[in-house]
Amino acid sequence: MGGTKAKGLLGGERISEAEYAVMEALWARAPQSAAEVGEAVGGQRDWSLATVKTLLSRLVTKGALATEADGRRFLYTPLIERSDYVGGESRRLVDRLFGGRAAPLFAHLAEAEALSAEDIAEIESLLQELKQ
Amino acid sequence: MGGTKAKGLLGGERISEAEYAVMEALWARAPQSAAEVGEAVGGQRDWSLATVKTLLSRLVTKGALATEADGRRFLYTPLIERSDYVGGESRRLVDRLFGGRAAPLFAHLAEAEALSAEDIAEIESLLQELKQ
DNA sequence: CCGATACGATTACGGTTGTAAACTGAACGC
DNA sequence: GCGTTCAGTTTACAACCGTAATCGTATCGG
Repeated sequence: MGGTKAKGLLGGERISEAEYAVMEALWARAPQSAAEVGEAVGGQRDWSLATVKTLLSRLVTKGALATEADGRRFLYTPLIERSDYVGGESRRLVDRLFGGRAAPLFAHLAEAEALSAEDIAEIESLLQELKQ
Repeated sequence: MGGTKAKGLLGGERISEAEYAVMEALWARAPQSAAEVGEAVGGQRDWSLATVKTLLSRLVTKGALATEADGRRFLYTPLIERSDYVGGESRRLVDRLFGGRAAPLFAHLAEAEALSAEDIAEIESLLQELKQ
């Protein structure tokens, strides 16, 4: 296989949407304690701390987070990179809905006016790079 | 009320992945009977006809399919457009993972080498159109 | 007419998800 | 020392999902 260092997520384990919110907090800053994560996601979702703890545990079980003891509590750190997760999800969507090709997705976004002028400029310069 | 023509999917109902496979069959050709849909998806998934029927029923309940009696059986027709579904899912992904901006998604796909030369050419020409 | 079929509807059942309360053990204050 | 507090662990529980078997009934072949 690739040999390039295994990256978390044992088996076909997937990260659910609620779990993803927790990962976001930890990708933004790590390590963090459960309470800190609760603080961090508090703005977006209205969860009790118990809920956050459940999600953290599940993520540890899934191999998405590592724990490091800090006195009587744990500090959590992501074991998978945000870019890996994001890349995987993107690929899944492209595969499922667009036959694996990115162009139709792009066309869709364009058609739905989901592209700002800024996006267009940015993509254009990316294209330039790719062509070299 | 809105008046702007409701388009299927009552409430926040979402189409699951298995259900989506059924929708695909019906987007490809409609209307179709349960048996026909079973035939159609048979290639991809190894489902029993019972499973297909369950999925069809759930989709009807969710307001994603309409039924039309044909003798003693039903013919199913999509109530939501594929492009609406696809657009919605794409938007959800872009919102969730890329802060609503398409450029980072594009950058990701590019970086992950998910773009073929063909894709690039296609996107380039789309960009040209957009710019005028 | 009557049994074999073909359909949709009902029921099933284990797994995951969202959401959280209850439990348990360690540490800290007094 | 001893109760309070705080942290993680266990248990809960309904909804949704994947996957299907079973049930009830209308129809078709003979």
